[in-house]
Amino acid sequence: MNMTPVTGDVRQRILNTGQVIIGGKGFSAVGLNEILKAAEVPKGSFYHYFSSKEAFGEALLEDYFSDYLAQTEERLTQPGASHAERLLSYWAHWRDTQHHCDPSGKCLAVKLAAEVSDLSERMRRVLQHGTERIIARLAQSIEAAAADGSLPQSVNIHGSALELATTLYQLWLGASLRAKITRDRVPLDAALKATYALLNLDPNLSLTQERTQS
Amino acid sequence: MNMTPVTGDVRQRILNTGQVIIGGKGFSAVGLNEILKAAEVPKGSFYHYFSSKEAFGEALLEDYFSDYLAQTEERLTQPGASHAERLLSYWAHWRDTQHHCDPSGKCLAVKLAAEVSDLSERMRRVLQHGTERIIARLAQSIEAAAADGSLPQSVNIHGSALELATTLYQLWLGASLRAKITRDRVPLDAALKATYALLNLDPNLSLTQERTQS
DNA sequence: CGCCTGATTAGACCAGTCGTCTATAAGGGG
DNA sequence: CCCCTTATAGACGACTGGTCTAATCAGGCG
Repeated sequence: MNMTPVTGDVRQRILNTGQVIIGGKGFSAVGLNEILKAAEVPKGSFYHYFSSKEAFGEALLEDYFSDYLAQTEERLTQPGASHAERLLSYWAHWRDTQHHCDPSGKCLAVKLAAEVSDLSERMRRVLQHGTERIIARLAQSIEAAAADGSLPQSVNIHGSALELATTLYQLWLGASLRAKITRDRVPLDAALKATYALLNLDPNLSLTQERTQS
Repeated sequence: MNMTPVTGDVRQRILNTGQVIIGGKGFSAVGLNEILKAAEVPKGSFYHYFSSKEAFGEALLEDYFSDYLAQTEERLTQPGASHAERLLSYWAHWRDTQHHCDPSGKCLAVKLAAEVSDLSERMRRVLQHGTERIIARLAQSIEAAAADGSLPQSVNIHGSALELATTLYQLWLGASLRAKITRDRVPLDAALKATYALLNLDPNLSLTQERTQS
């Protein structure tokens, strides 16, 4: 009766391998054949699950953001830490996952935004919605951090939490983009430092190194 | 005897039309045919001027950064303004040129960085060198602005001018990337505001609107 | 004028693109 | 047992991709 688990098996495998390959080479540069061969899925099946390459791209982005948001939610609610600490843990994790070249850890938003937003209106909208939700989630934590006192009150002078979250997210987007160019972590370290500055935090507040809760 | 102007005529035309088209659609998504037809250059000629599409991409980026740096140099040395004003004029100009969809005003660094840096090591290096030069030029102006007193002295607390320039450039890179997603100027306005904050400047210091020198 | 040399172009080439289409296989329900 | 929907399988079409060889052209010199 519930048919999605059955179809979802193959469909999800296409999405997963597609995410790795497209996350590495981009959208236009990758052909369906390459993905399908890697996923060991015949071509005929592809068009059973997706009506076109563009529709597949949409599903890919939706799937990606869905996972990413769940993962972020978990990180921003980990127990035994203040909201500010959780936020810093989020960005420290971003830095640690983006600087080395883990193929499956690539951020699709960074990789595909520029290429895809001029190519497909539908994919652009998925990107827009996804990034908006991430920023909104960050803003929520920023507000909570201001409320629980783990952020200096002077932060709110700069504007609303949503604005601050927007700025910080874009800062990290740009840092990740430049890290792709330089292939080192310098851009991300600069972003982390700027994050401390924009949040009016003491730069030596530790947590620059990611750590599990003790 | 000087043959480059003759060959350069066709070569440059390929580069110019290529910049517009690739700046709009990306690198992999555009075929040589499209560029050459638009430039009214026969296909066979292409490989007389460029040894491959990748080599063309390199030349394209070099040409772009060369123009961009010259334009930036001019803006950062315009007479009758303090160094801080010139810097703010630079970013205000960035905002004004990126938010609307002028096809030839597209920033190739934003458009191509993610796509190309994993695709071609040679193109990646051109991007790296180009962005490094821009950042270095910005750092030079930041230092000058600190020296002539048009920036608050408190700015230097955050670190060296090069670090600050790196952060600001990446901030704008990310803002432009997100502006491609949202198709409005909100991300760029946020970046301008954050720029004021990172430079410890009064947000109401005018110059948020671009203006010609009076 | 005739020839030669190098710059320029025309178009063939094949691998690869997305997407379509027919044919087969699997899995229940009646 | 048949039927019907869902899913798999991959050949095929029309087309475009980047690349390269072979022909053309321009023009200076003998």
